[in-house]
Amino acid sequence: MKQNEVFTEQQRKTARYAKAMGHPVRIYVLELLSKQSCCYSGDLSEILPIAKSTLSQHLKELKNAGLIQGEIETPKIKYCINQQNWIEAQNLFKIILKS
Amino acid sequence: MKQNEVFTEQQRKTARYAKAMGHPVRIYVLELLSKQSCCYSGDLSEILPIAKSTLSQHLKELKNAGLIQGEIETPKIKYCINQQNWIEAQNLFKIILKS
DNA sequence: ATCTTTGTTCGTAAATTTACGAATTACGAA
DNA sequence: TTCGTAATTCGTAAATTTACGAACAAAGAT
Repeated sequence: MKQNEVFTEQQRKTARYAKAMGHPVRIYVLELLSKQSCCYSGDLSEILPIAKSTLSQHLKELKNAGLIQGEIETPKIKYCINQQNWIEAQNLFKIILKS
Repeated sequence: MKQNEVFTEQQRKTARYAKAMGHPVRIYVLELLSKQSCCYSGDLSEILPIAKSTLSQHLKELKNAGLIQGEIETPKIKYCINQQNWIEAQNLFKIILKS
């Protein structure tokens, strides 16, 4: 599929963000992080009924999509929203969902 | 995973809509349908470089997620946005993306 | 130097997604 | 009835996602 010739960069980005948001665990994390500034993986691990490794995978996905970022704060890792991309996602979704 | 006890209905719905939007083809369709009122599968088939059957699958997913609906207009099928759910998706995304 | 805490990576299995072409359905037209 | 059009469903293959526990890595504490 020759995506490049058919889909705009905007459409591909929107799909990418949407995909990253396409799981309850990841929505939960994003919602939490958008309310409070930051959190630790351990905090989430206590709340969410999934294995630590699974949570790590979800966080990795959010990181890869650019929606969150992790900062080492030994011995923990502090996760925050990636503000720049979060705003981009906001705008992209506004465009799609406007009408 | 005991989802029911941890995730709100809102979070699960948001994830469901996001997942449905998590592919460029489906974003393309949604964008088109939110601009113009409706379209036919055939129209999309001419534009998008994917097999008809694949397109059908994507449309089915959007239908299952409740974001679009199909209306028979023999011999074609007219697809439109499902306004009610589209608005719900708008609101859910606003909530998530607000901060 | 060893232990403990925190989180990631590895290995793996099951389920889902994406994609295609072929076969099928539905239905009006010839 | 047979043909043509429009779109879906079927069968299948390859890739990705989700999930788990075990093993591993990093770094401060004992």
